[in-house]
Amino acid sequence: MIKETNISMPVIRRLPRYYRFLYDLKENGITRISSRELSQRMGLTASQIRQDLNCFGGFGQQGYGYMVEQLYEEIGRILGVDHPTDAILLGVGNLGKAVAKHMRFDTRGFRLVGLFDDNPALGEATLAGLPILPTAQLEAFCASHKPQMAILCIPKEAAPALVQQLVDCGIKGFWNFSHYDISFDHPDVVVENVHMGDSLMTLSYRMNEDKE
Amino acid sequence: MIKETNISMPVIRRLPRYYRFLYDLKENGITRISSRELSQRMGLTASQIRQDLNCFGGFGQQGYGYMVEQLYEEIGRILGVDHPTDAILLGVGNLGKAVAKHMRFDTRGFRLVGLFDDNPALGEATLAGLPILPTAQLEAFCASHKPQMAILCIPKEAAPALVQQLVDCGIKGFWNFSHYDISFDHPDVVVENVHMGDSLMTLSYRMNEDKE
DNA sequence: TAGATTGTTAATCGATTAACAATC
DNA sequence: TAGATTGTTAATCGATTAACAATC
Repeated sequence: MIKETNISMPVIRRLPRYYRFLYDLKENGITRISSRELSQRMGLTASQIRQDLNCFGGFGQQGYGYMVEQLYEEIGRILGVDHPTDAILLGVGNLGKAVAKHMRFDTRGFRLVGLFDDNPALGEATLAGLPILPTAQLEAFCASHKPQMAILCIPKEAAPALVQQLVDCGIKGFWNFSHYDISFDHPDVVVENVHMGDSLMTLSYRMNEDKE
Repeated sequence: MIKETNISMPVIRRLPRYYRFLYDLKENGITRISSRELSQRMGLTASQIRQDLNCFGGFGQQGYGYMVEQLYEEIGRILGVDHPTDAILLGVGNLGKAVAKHMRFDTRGFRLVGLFDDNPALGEATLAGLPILPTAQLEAFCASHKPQMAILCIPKEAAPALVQQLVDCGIKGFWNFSHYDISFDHPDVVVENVHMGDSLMTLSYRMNEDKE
């Protein structure tokens, strides 16, 4: 519905945070908010908030501010929450299990429709209401269910070959927790590399910054 | 050992990625590399790599390039890998379990020394070689072991109070997986908010970008 | 030495902040 | 209407890229 396609990554990365803060405001019964008030709560400048929102449209009202509920809905729409994409998860180890069980996909624009692992922990045949299938069935599953997104909770070594296979099966987006950097040049394949280890190391750096 | 304290976040966030790529080069028996060659592998510009590295010192050699092993060691030192910080983990659910078991803390500047959870899954008294303690013992544990970093794998609601308690116990850094934004103004408390949900939503945005 | 590639300064680009006219 | 706050343009700031002299 919105045609803007030149939105910069810094703006995109701030959207989910706006979404969270607006949800909290809504939950606390706050119905309207100014960019100034929101900026104080979020630790941003009011200017930045207005700039960010105006990338997508004029959601506010001069002299008044923004309607919390309406802005929340708008950002949800911008993020595609109302437009869920089917996703499969590969690698049902501890991390895969945590993601499958606790990530609220439905509130974030996705629907988890399949789980794959060749060696699931003994006695675990299903998870989050879904059967855990062997990767031998991956191709057939993709052919019939046509999921568009794949979550990789697999070891680094398995990643490159699997990514190629998944792209061939029609996967258009990767949420990648494997220690491997997906850098796929295909124009309509989107990758979000998570790299928890990198995050941990930046914390290490910053905790040691002054000392040395 | 390096006194630089005005390194910008973009640079800091690239360091672990350099570290990973250098590790792989090392593993593949490559002993020297030019900024140009590395830039092609990483999808950066050679200029940026040289700028980044020169924030910390002249690790290269004109006309020759960089010694892989030496540069790897240097970046490890910069990131504090050789200078481990004791860490405790709170919340041993699926995510906490995944982090405790699979995050290689020793290679990333930390040492996991304590686990806390008031309701661990039945029959699980230890994990990663550590006992799971009730939070009632948190204060005593911190007093005797003096951990400096805390990993939060707890529900959003529990976070604010726990953060305050932990800061009072001497915690100087947080690796926060809870759905709550820690924004602590204390000058010597460092926070790394992970927010996997935000990451997922940016993927949703980008997968829907062209369609709408 | 000649060739290559760094370290570093200067130029460009993009993102954030400030300012203010439009308007509710 | 007057006061407030947006939408938007202009100014500033910071990060990336380009260029090149230094030097191995």
